[in-house]
Formats: sequence, structure tokens, C-alpha cells
Amino acid sequence: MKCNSKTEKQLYTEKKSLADFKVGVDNVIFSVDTQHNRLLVLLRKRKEEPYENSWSLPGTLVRQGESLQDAAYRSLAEKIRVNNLYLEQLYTFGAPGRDPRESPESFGVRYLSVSYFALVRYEEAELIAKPSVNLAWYQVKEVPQLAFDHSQILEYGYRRLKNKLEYSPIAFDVLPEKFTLNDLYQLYCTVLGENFSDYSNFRSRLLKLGFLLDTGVKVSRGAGRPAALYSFDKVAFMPFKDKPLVFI
Amino acid sequence: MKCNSKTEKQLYTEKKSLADFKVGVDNVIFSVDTQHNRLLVLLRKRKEEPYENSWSLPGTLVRQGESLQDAAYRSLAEKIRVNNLYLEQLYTFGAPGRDPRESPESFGVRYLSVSYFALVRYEEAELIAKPSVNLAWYQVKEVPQLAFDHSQILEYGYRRLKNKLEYSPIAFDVLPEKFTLNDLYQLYCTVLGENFSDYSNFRSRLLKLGFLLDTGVKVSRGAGRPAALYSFDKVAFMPFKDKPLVFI
DNA sequence: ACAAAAGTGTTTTTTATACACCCATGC
DNA sequence: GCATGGGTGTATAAAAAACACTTTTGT
Repeated sequence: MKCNSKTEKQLYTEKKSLADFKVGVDNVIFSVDTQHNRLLVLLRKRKEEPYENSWSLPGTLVRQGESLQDAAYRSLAEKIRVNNLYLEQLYTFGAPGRDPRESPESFGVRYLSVSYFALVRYEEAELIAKPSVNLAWYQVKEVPQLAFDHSQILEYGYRRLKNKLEYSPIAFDVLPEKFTLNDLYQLYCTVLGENFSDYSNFRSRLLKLGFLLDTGVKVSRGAGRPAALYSFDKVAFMPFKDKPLVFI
Repeated sequence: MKCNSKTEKQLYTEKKSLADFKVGVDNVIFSVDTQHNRLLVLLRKRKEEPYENSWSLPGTLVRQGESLQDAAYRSLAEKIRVNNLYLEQLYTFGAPGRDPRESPESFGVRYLSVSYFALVRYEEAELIAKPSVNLAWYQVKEVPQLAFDHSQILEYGYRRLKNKLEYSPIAFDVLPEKFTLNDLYQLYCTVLGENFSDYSNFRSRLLKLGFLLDTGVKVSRGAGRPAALYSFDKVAFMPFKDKPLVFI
């Protein structure tokens, strides 16, 4: 009895001042244009208030019955057609006032952003053209000031990308089924910068790990000796899962 | 004109099915009882539905005008008095149906949990006794099945704790101002397990890094040679910030 | 033949790991 | 003096980094 009444009173006191949230997901979608050695991020020009005409991360609000990851995936799929990608949750930004729509008159409705980080294959990523949405790949180094706190989110995502690349096999989610060791190296170079490792050391380290299969097929790209095509062996990689593994 | 009407229509379509969220924070609060070599996590026994009488992670719902981190901190401060702690965001769990209060009749109100991970100093952490809340330190190895998806959150937090300890100086947030190298070693042992590193190697590796200051003071604990007290030099640590640093 | 790209090997340096041993104190 | 915990050093193995060299192709 006593306990029950206390709980209800407590509930009442708390509920009085609870915030109501709209939850959005914002995607930091990276891709690597290995042809031109460019690390790209997908941006969308806002056509509505707030921050009209500012560039922003593509995102969406979460719908009824939809999981956060589903919302992130839907938002991505609405903007680009892509088969190969890596997607993971990044961070949740929810400081009061991060969205100007949180007006004082709106009785405490808050806008919370669960950000997701994605890496997609550039060569196959096809932007879905719509007159209403203005999408563009931006070089990460050349991104302008973004709407909301999206600059901060992007920076956070960029750090995560570099870490992920060093410690997990996300590169293989975005490379073709068969790739040359140079393809792989170029990807690492573009994301991590030129001087992360010597090619020959990179090469021998990866081959020694034993989860890259030589397919026997060779491919010639212009002048020079033809390169061997490798494939990523998921089974051989299993023992490395959850272990601190360094790719660089 | 055309563009405006399209935007409004779009907004309408979206809004129809948007989810409304209550946002909670759940804290995975760890502490290390070095006396008994135990890694502990703070749990709360639920006195209300749902999951009445189950153990759960302590948490709270986010209030108006309150940031996520503030809510996490408030929830922690309501349960334990502590001066030294490390606190960071862990992950956001928001799958539909994760909270039984999301009844079909509630018109899509969702319960989202932003989890936080904390490490506090066990020796000074004083549980705030209240008849209405049942708090206890549990050994991580002996935690029972928890309410909601809290077992999953705990597991996630435990992984993060181990990683953080290996790569960042969070141990010094929770050790006393002056500590012996053995205090530090015991902390690492308790969290990471006995066989993570030889004491003498641990010792020389850390001292070589140069951010541990010998205070000159010695302390004797029972038998054996007195140990030197060290302090963590934040300034000397600066160059290592943001660099991949291995403590183990 | 020679430039260009792929691939191999070797040397040096640094870091990790495993121990053996010395030092200072309480009892 | 000897058990106990604190602290130092050394020998070996493994990994990282630097770089020289060979191999195979297109032109």
C-alpha cells in the first residue's frame, strides 16, 4: 500500500516534466573514389526551414514500428541505390536546442538525432535523382559548414571510419568480390592518408594473416605486370573476429 | 510555389506515421573493488511494472530542457554519491517492442534507451539508501537475467570498459590522486583478467611513457618493501591524446 | 629496350614476452 | 633471517618500418 502510493506519486512528479521526443536518424555516408583518390561524403541541400539552403547530412524521422537501423537504411535507400555497404550506429546527439524547431511554445518537444555511419561502394552507388532533393558527393576535406550540429556528426563519423578501417574488415564490404591488393591499398591510402604504411609491408602483413584468397585470376590494367585478384575469405577470417586486429 | 506545396504534402505524409518517443537513459555503472579483485556493476531491483522484481540497470527518463548526458549524470547522482568518475555514451537501443509499455493502444509511443557507461571509484562510492529503491553492486560474472534488453546493454558496456581501459587513461579517473603501480596493475587485472600482462612488463611500459610522476612519497602496506606513490600527469599525457595508445 | 606496375626479400629497429634476480620492510 | 611485496635488468622472440631488388607486362 504505502509502497504503491509512493510509486504513483513519484511517477506523477516525473511525468510532469518529461520531454517528448521526435527521433531522427542522420547518416554519414562515405564512399571512396579510388580512381581520383578522393574520400567522399553524401550531403543533401535543404529545401525547407530550418537551415533552408544549407547542406546537411541526409536523414529522416523514425516512423511507427520502425527500428532505428531500419530508418537509417530506409533513408539511405531513398537516396542511393547500392548493393554493397557497411552500416553501423555512430552516436546519439540530443542536447536541448540542437534543433531550432524546439521552440519554447512547443511544450518541450525535442529533436533527437541517432546518427549512423555508412560506407558504400562508390562505383555502384547511383544517386536517386529527384527534383525535390539535392544530393551530392562532397570531398570530406571540402565540406562546407553544415546545418544543425551535422558538422560535428561528420567529424565524429570520419574518426570512426578511420578507426574501423584499421581494426575491422569493412573494406571488403565495399570492394568488389575480386580485387587486387593495390585496390585495397589505394582504399586505405585514400581514407587514412598517404603515409600510413609502405605498400610492400601492407601487402605482406595482410597476406600473412591468411584470409585473402588468391583466385588465380590475373588482371592487367594498362602498362605493367598484371595483378593477382584476391577475394576475402569470411571463414578464414572468423578466428580474428573480436580480436584486436591491425590492418595498417 | 510548386516546390512549397510538394514539401508540405511530403511533410504531411511523413508526419502521419511518425513515432513519438519517450527517451530514457540507462547507466552501466562499473566499479572495481581491488581489495577483493571484483569487478562490480550497479543494479536496481524494479518495484514496479513492467518486470516487477527483476534486476535492471539504473536509469531515468529524460526531462524537459535536460541533455542526455545530464540525465545520465542525474540518474547516477540519485543513486550513488561519488566525486571521481568517468562517464560516456554507449549506444542507443530503440527497437520497437523493447519496452512492454509500447502497447498497441498507445498510438505508437516508443521507449528509446540511450545507454551510458560509467566507471566510478568503489572505495568512495556511497549508495544512497532509499526505502523505495533497491540498489546493489553485483559482480559482473554473477549478474542474473535483467529486465528489458539490459543484459545486452551490460554486455556491450563490459566490452567497452575493457577496450577503454586498454586504450585510454580512464583508470586515473577512478584511482586516488596518488597511487602505487600495483594499485594500477590490480585494477587492470580485475577488469581484464589475470593473464593480460606480466607485472614487470606492465610497469616498465607505463613508466617509459612518461606521464606517471613519482611523487617521492612511499607507502608501506603490511609486509614487504614500501611502494612509491605515483600521480597521473595530465599535461605530459597530452601528446598521447587521440593517438592509439596501448596500456596493457 | 624501357617504363610502369606487381611482387619478393633483406636489413634494421622497435616492441612484446618471459623470466631471473635484487631491494627494503615487517615479524 | 626469511617471507613478502616492490622494483630492476636481461635474453629471446616477434612485429614494424625502411628500402633494395626482381618479375612481368605494354609500348
